[in-house]
Amino acid sequence: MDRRQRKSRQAIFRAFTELLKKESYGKITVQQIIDLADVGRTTFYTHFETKDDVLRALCESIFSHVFSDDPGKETTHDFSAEHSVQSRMTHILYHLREHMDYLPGILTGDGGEIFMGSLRGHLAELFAPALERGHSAVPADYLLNHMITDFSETVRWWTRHARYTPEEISAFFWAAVPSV
Amino acid sequence: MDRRQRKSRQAIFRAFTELLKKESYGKITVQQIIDLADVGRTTFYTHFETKDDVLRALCESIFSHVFSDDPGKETTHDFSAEHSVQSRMTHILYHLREHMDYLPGILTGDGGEIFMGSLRGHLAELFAPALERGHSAVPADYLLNHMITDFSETVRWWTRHARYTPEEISAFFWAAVPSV
DNA sequence: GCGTTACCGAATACCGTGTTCGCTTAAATT
DNA sequence: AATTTAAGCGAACACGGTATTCGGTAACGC
Repeated sequence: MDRRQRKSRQAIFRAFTELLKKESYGKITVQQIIDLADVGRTTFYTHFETKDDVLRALCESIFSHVFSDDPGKETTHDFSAEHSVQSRMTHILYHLREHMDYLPGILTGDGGEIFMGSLRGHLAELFAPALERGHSAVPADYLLNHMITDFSETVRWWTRHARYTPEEISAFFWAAVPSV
Repeated sequence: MDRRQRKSRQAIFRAFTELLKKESYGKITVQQIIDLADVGRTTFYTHFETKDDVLRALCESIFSHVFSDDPGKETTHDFSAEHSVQSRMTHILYHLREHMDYLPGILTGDGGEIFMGSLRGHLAELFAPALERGHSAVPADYLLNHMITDFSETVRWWTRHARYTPEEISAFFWAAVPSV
C-alpha cells in the first residue's frame, strides 16, 4: 500500500478517535473528521464508504487484536475449561482498557449498535463451544444470547465506571452469571 | 383537549405503529407518517418536536400502562417478595405481547435505544428496592444494571422469537439470573 | 352565532451526505 | 533524471430529510 494511503487512513482513524473523546459518535460529522485529519473530502470517500464504515473498520481493528491473542499464555497450571474461559475474559478486558479513553464516545448514541454488534459477534464464537451440552430446559440460543449480553453490557457498564480493574470487572461478571 | 387535536394525535400514532410493522424505525420518515396519518406537516410539528419525540411518547404510553397495573392482583397465597416480583414480570410480559406486532420495528435500527432506555428506566424503579440489602462483594449498581439488562434484553430476544409464551420467557429469565 | 383555535400545504431555509471534475503532487518505474 | 502511474485536493453540486413560516380555511366550544 502506498505510503500516502497509509498516512491518510491513519490520519482519519486518529482524528476519529480524537473526536470521540469529546463527543458522541452520533454527533460527529464527516466534515469534522476531514478537517481534523486534514485530508481532502475526496480522500475520505475513497478510503471509506460512510462514517459507519469508519467505525466498523475501527471496531474490527480493535477486536482483531483483542480476540486473536494466544489464549494459552495466560492460563496457569489449572487447565479446566472454566478457568481458561475466565482468564480469557480478563485478558480481553485488559486489551479493551487500552481504548477506554474513546469507548464512551462510541457507546452513547447510535454508534453503540455497531460496536456492540461487532463485540457480540466475536463473543458468540468464544461462548458457543462452552454451551454445546444442551442439558437445560432453556433454549441454548437464549443462554448464548444471555452470556453475550451479560458480557458486552458489562463492558458498556465498565466504560461508565472506569475506576475498576479488569480483574474486578471479570469477577463481577462471573459472580452475576449462573454456573452454566 | 380539542377533538381535532385528539384525532390528529391518534392518527399520527396509528400511522406510526402501522409503518413500524413494515419497516424499521430508522427508515421511517416524518413525511411517511404525515402522508399515512393524512395530516398537515404543520400539524405534525405542533404535536411533536421530532420523530424521536413521537417514539418517546409512544413508549411512555406503552409503559405507563404496562407498569401501572395493580401488582397485588396476580399474587397467589404465596406472599414472599420473590414470588411477587416474578409474577409481576410475567404480567408485564403479557402486556408487552399486545404490542408485539410493531415492537420489532422499534428494536432494530436506532430507535432501539429510546425504547430500551424507557424500559430500563421503569425497570430500575421496579428492581431497585429488591437490591437494597447490599451484602454482596459486587457493587449494587452493577447488580441492578445486570438485572435491568437481563430483563430488557430478554424482551428484545423475545421480539425475535415470538413463538414463546410470557410464562416461558419469564422462566428463561429467572433460570438465567442467579438468586440475588 | 361568534370568537378561538387547530389544521392545511406550498414554499423555504437548513444541514449533512456523498459525488463529480479538473488540477496538483507524490510515488514508483525505467 | 525522465516518465508514467496513482493518490490527494477542494470547490461545486445534487440529494434527501428536517423543521419553520405564512396566509388562508374550517371545525370546535361556549
